[in-house]
Amino acid sequence: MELSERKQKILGAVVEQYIKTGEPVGSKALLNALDFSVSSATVRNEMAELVSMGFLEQPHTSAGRIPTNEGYRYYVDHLMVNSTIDESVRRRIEAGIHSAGSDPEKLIEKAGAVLAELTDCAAVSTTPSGEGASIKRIEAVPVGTHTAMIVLLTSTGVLKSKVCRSDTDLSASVIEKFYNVVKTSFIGLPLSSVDTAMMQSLVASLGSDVFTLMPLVTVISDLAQDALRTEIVLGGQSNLLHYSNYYGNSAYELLEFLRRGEPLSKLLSSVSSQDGVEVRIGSENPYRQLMKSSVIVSNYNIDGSKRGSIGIIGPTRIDYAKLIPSVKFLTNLVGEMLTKTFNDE
Amino acid sequence: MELSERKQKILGAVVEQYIKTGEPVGSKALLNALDFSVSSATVRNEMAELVSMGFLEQPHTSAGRIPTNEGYRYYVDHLMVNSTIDESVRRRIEAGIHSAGSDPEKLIEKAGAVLAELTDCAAVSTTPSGEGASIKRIEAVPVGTHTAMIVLLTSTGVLKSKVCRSDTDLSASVIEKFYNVVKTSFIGLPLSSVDTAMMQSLVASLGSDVFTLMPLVTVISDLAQDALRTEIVLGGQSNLLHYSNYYGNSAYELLEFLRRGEPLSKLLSSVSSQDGVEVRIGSENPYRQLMKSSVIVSNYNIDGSKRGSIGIIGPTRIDYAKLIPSVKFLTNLVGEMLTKTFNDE
DNA sequence: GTTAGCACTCTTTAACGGTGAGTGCTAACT
DNA sequence: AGTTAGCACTCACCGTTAAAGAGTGCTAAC
Repeated sequence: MELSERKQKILGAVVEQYIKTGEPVGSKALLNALDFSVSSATVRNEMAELVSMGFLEQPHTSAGRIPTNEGYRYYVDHLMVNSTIDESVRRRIEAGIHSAGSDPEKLIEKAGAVLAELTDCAAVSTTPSGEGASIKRIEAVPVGTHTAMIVLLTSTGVLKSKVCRSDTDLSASVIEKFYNVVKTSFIGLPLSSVDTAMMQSLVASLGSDVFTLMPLVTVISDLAQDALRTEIVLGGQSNLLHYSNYYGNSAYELLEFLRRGEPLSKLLSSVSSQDGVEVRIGSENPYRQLMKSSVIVSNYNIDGSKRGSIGIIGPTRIDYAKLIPSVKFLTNLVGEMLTKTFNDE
Repeated sequence: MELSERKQKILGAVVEQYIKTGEPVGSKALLNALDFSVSSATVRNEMAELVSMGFLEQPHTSAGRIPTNEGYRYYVDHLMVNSTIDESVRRRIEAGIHSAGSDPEKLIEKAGAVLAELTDCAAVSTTPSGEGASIKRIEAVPVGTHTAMIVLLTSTGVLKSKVCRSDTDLSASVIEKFYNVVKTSFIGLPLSSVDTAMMQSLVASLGSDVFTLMPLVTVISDLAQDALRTEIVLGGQSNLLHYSNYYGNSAYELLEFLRRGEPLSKLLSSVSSQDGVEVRIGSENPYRQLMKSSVIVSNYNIDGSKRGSIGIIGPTRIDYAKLIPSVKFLTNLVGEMLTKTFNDE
């Protein structure tokens, strides 16, 4: 859809004005914001056309215009100029990220918290996917005579642990056998190959030790699955209450939707693996609960390949021009940090 | 303050009615709920006295009555009969708790989630305090040439870990020295004695190894502090939005208050160490944000001594008679589960 | 001490009219 | 053909008013 230059300027001004004030914007109010001078009648004519093209709408006959989802979309794709990231914002992000320490999951959580606070939106992130990671180390830490804690460390620096209970005494000789099995069958193995087929062939090879070792080995499989799974981390949900006059009483539904997490997970994983930031506006999101919300999300890469995403969720009248660069900056930084941890041997 | 039997019945009926409907209750509506028959005028007279005594109040002159905080207090202390816990409720709690596995922190989180869902309130819990726990085991898991993951296991089954970075090579001999120090100075030590004084005297005794071992040993101290600290776990905050016509737009403030956590921590730790359930109604809580909320909280014991608390937060017109037994039942069950994990060696 | 009766208070709801912002349209202008 | 001034029109918003209804406090009789 082609738009004349003047229509573009008008659409852009309406979007920006509406983002700023939250009020429908009328033809007169626009005149100030425009850098060329025409009469309000001209603007009205143009706006009427923008309405019939589907970029603007009127809440009711005699009100100003507000952007439709398509209006925002056009704005984001063609009109918006990304504002450069504020020095103070940059510092806050950096300070927040660096204070998180080196645990990848903690880092992601912290990143979300910073982003939420900064943008006054809810933040969603996924922990680094274990895809492509392999098992680096497994330890069995005896806790009692019948219990041991199995600790699994992946090549990506993620640590998972679980207590395991056995019917037989976990004597030193059992532990030794366990370590043998671990050394020959697990160390160095990609997480994704610890599947049922692999486990079954392992059982076959264990011989008579199967009964004593099985509980321990099963836990390894659990942990591998666990490390493979990416988790959804939420932050700043209550920020959305700031827009409660926008969300009305559907705020609860939205928060519940976020809390449930599974649909969100799909949403995030469908983000294209491209480098840029992805913006989903209102009904572009395939979930009823997000109809009035926009999602700004970006992937973070570790060693150059996509490993997870971080994004924010807010009302559709979010400040795209300001927030997109923030999300971008943050994900880049997180990627750098994680890459550093990875390669830091 | 003494109340005639009739006043008690009337107060009780008002509280229960108001809890059920959320509407101010008038004299006529009460007649049905009372098991003796008098006229509405008599009830009115009694209610007027209850107002002047401070147990009831009127939102405005010609409305029904609603209980004051003191009214709820009298109800909880003298009038309420705890309803027996529902069979289906019991099953849901048990199912939820048992599905949590044996990690104490996970268990607490799950318990909170179940309670929140069941009561339609927000849940707050504290993880088991490390007070009185000692260091059971410490492992150093090399991750790279300059990094190792230190894992600390307490006598209470809590596992904490942290990655530690050293300037010098973490060769096998360094690790061996580390284990020696651990064995002689840390294993069996109560968490609370790993303080700065202890660390200083340790540094003195390390001699020339101090530079290689110090980073590792410092992490142990961090982990001990970490294990000692109790954490606040929240759940079901968004449930509070169900009462948004009750909370109005102070809902955000309330949620933020919960999210911050520190004040909550004080609140919970001030729960008497007695066995029962503690109820704090409205302004009995020393925080402005909780003025319109009630807290029902109970401690859980491990091996007979108080280790943490679990509770719920909701509007003051919460169903005390039904929820108090639920909280009680849940905390007892959690205590049992944790005690079992503890003693299960 | 209890109750019937009644006037009174105060909220809620709907209806009403005025105001103002903003529009769409038409006719004149460049 | 595009632009603009002018104007009638629409509709949310606001304050007022009126009626309805719920519930009360009080008084006087039981």
